[in-house]
Amino acid sequence: MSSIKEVAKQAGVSVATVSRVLNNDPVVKPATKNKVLQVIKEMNYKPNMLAKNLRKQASQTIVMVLPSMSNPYFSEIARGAQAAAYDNAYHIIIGTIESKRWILDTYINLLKTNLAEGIVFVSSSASKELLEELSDEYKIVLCTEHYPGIDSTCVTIDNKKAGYEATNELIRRGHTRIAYITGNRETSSVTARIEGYKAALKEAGIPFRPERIAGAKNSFEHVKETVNGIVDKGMNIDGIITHSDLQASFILKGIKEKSIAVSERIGLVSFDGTFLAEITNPTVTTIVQPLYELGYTSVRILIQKLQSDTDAKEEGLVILPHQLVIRET
Amino acid sequence: MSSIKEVAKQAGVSVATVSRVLNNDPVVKPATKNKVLQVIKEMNYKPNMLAKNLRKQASQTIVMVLPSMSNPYFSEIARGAQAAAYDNAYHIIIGTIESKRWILDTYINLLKTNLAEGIVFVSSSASKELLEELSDEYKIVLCTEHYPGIDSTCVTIDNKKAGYEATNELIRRGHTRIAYITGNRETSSVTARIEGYKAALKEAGIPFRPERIAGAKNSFEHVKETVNGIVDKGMNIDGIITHSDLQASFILKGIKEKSIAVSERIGLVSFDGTFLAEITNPTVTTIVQPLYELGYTSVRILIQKLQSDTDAKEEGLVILPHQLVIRET
DNA sequence: CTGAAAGCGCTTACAG
DNA sequence: CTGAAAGCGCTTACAG
Repeated sequence: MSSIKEVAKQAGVSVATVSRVLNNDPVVKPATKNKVLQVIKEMNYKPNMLAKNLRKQASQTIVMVLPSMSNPYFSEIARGAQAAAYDNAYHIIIGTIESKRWILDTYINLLKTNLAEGIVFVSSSASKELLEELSDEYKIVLCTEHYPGIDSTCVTIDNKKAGYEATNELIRRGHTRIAYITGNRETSSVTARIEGYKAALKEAGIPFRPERIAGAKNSFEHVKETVNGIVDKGMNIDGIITHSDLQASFILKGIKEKSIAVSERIGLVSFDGTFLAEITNPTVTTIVQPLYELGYTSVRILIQKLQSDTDAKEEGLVILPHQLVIRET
Repeated sequence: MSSIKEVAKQAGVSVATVSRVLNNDPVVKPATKNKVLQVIKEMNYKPNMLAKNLRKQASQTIVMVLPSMSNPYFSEIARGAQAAAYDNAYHIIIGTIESKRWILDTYINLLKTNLAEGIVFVSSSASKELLEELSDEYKIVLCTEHYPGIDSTCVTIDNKKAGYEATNELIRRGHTRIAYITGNRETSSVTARIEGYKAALKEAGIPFRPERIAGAKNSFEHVKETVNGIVDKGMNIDGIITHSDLQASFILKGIKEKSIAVSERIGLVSFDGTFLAEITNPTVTTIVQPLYELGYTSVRILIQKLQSDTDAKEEGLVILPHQLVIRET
């Protein structure tokens, strides 16, 4: 592996000059530049980015942390994130933490040891406490979930409106006893969607019953128990809204194998709009989130912050449009 | 951000000593070590890895290149890869190339500019030519697909045996007119699986008809056209083996909406064993590949190669066990 | 327009 | 057991 020194010697110039042509400094004389360029090509020289990074105190790298990768929901966000990093000539390290704090810590350490310049947390992959600790020192963007009191930019959809639309769609079809399966924890999106749900019920004059709301993880067993739990409480339900396509697919599976005690003719609307909602039988009516764009925009904004090194922590929600897509359920 | 110099001054030792403590050099006197450790803690010092990397000429980083991320097949491999990197204290950059050569090139450049030490190519994410070019200079591991004549280690399953078992399962159930939907290109796994398919047919005395074999991309339209194409050739089929769960899910979708002209009672066996095969209706009989382990093992072997800097290019196939799981199709 | 030199923050062979 | 010093491969302010 040849170094800048060898290129300089071969071209008969100083390393400073080689460095200047490498960085397209317009000050170098065209003839010199061409000579250097030719030698670089001949020697097949590639600059050592380890040295450049140290010198410039910048790694041109960001990290995106995801809760998991088994849900296509996250894959799509990651895909958009990669594209944005690529478009801005940044490297991106995508990490899935699988609910393990020590894995999260290795990614945080990338920031602390100068290997990464900024981070985007997808979904609720970081606790409020962690965000508070980090937000003074590092550039952070949140993707899909935010926390009240944390002034990092968050890229998400209008969850309240989406919750309203999902509920309204079921009401429009004549469903009145609508259960709501939320995500595992009470995140900002859960709260907002429930608000929309309540608003739609109220508007239709349907009484709100808190027993119809329950949270479930993205596993078949959890979803099954949760839905059956609602039914067991004496709640006779004729519609379900889920927090994710994955949950909806599990419900369909449970209905089919009769381990979930609801009718096949139940109304079902999910959130996300991954391809999962299209390969189930029946296909699922869903709130399509602009997942690729959520990932893309999060990274784009993070890099913008990095490049304009103003410390202005513009709090801010960036709202991307969603869409209700009606399918068979 | 405090540097090693400040720690040294504060602790009343040289930077050399601080460095030794940082690297657990047993030579430093316990008293000195404790003093330094205490100062490090007080100052909340974190070493600058950019400097360490340059000094040691090592980034402790590898890259894994995947064709895409929209198939859970790849997500699972990526998950295993991340775990292996974590367990060996390496960083891993996972990149999806989406069939775009220029994206691939950015990941290759990570190697060439010293930002990454090695690479694992998943599926056929690199051409044979590229592998030939890179294999002299860099440490490479292939995951799931290999090329004859390329002496990089490949971690995969026994595709011939798996193809045999898939075919045999359908024959056992009385199917004799079995179509084979392969992957898009003629990769090593495709070739091997077809060998197994032929072997099973031969053993059962069923004539082999090449018109029953055709390739398809992982998209609904492609799969639909491919299956219909086989039928249009006058091939009356009563069984299908697919290259992926995703293809199988598309076939079920097509059968249901009657855009694919085969009977609902067709025998269907897929490859992969992702959760997709469980959320379709009916659920799909599948060859379960140890995806997490494929990813994990590929990375583990790459790091081993990196650490034992022998140039011995041990060609070699590492075969992991698969399993036929019988479900509803 | 170009070069000599300092320096980014570490590690390590060498001397003591 | 510890420190002074060289050096990893770049960039850039400064001088000319």
